[in-house]
Amino acid sequence: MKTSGRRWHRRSYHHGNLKEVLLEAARTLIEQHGAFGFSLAEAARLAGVSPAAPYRHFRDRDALLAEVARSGFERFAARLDAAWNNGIPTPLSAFEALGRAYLAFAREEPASYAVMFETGVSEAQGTEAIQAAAASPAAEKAFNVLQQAAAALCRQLPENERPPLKLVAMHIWTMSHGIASLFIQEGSVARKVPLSPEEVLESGMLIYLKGLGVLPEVPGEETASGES
Amino acid sequence: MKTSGRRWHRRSYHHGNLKEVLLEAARTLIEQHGAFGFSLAEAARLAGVSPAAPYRHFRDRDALLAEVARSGFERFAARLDAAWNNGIPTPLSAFEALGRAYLAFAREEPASYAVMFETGVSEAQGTEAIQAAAASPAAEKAFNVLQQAAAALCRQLPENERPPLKLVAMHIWTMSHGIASLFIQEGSVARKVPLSPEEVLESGMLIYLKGLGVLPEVPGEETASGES
DNA sequence: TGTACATCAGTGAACGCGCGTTCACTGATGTAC
DNA sequence: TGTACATCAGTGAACGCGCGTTCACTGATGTAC
Repeated sequence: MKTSGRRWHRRSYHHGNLKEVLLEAARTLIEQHGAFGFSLAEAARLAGVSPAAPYRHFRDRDALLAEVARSGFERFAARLDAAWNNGIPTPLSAFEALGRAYLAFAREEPASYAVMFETGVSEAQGTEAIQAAAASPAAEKAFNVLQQAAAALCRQLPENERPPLKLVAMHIWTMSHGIASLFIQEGSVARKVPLSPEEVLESGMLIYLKGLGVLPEVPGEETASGES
Repeated sequence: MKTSGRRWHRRSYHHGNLKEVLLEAARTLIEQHGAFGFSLAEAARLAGVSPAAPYRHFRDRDALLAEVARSGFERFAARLDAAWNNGIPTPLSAFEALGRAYLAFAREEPASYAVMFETGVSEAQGTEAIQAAAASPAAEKAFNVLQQAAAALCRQLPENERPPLKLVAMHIWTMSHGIASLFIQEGSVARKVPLSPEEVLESGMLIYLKGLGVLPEVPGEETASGES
């Protein structure tokens, strides 16, 4: 079983795509042992190579972690972008899809999400490389999608009522991140409130948008137009 | 200097209050090296005792970390409770104070906050003790303050328009936590948006409350009633 | 007030462990002729 | 098509290190008489 799994030398060289396999191993370990209970040696073991092998692909432990963050931001940005889809068909429906995509990423890649956003505490904790990843173009792109969405929503407002774009984008990000961060670690919070993260986010966003003055249709339209 | 600092044998015994000193040392180290770059040996060194000394006060490393979380929740709850002050003088002003207290705690005790809420990733990461702390009475009490505040705000709504209390409490918590979590680690986010966490939280909450239907006064009252 | 004893906080030396990283190496792959 | 060589991914043994934890101990404090 184990050996057959290692038999598919997918690519050209010895192991194949060790780099990707190591990143995947790191994510798995981080899910199990937390973002900093991760060890390079264990990742190598999980990938079925010697403890020295990772050094062919990453300068050191920190570089691997940084790549987990960087590549995570890339998939994150791509996913948010696809969900937003330029606000098609409508800004509102696209916005909902965006929120769901945000939570889906955090749920499906909790290890990536944790390394990307919960680096521990402050900056100067030796993981400068990760901090660099958080300032990478990919991270920028992800935030830009949120900002685009905020812009599209604000465009529905008369010009003199529009709050600063960045502020609205931050509100959106803040709420999404708060829910992702609190709910993804299944423990305490999920036990307190019998609601899915998606329900909390969507209801919160509806209230927020109503407060913003977006949301032309009256909430409760669905009950007004019939049950199914 | 160092020695004079160690001279004030505050209490009765040998060292004095080693337990508290160790917790403080742990918080300091966590601020510097991240929530899991913390080591029991280093904490002992910082407290000026032998590496075996901590075992007189904590079963093991994990127990110390759990106590950082537990005592953190206690101060957190006390602080939120004091700020909310039973909704006096008005629910709205008390609510603002509550939000500021939330952010103040995260800013002043980033290590505690990180251990309390950013335990890494999922539950089963060996830190069951910390997870237990998150379910402690103190943690419960903190959440209850938020729920009280949510209740007081909702009471201003006609009964048939009130969303579920727990949902509103979650929205509030979610936004506060999102901002605390994103802003407290000074790096990436603070650079993107030139706003203080307090400004983001307060503006976000105002929009949310407006959407809820609370907020009788029109926003912008301050500009209407003069400048100073 | 004084002595004998129990308690208990902190010592310091020691342990085994897994980690990050290095090194000279090996053997497969790709390339030039 | 075949040979010679450079490249490069992975090996395996070794290193020094700091950690968590244990142990028998010491010496100060509190308590009973």
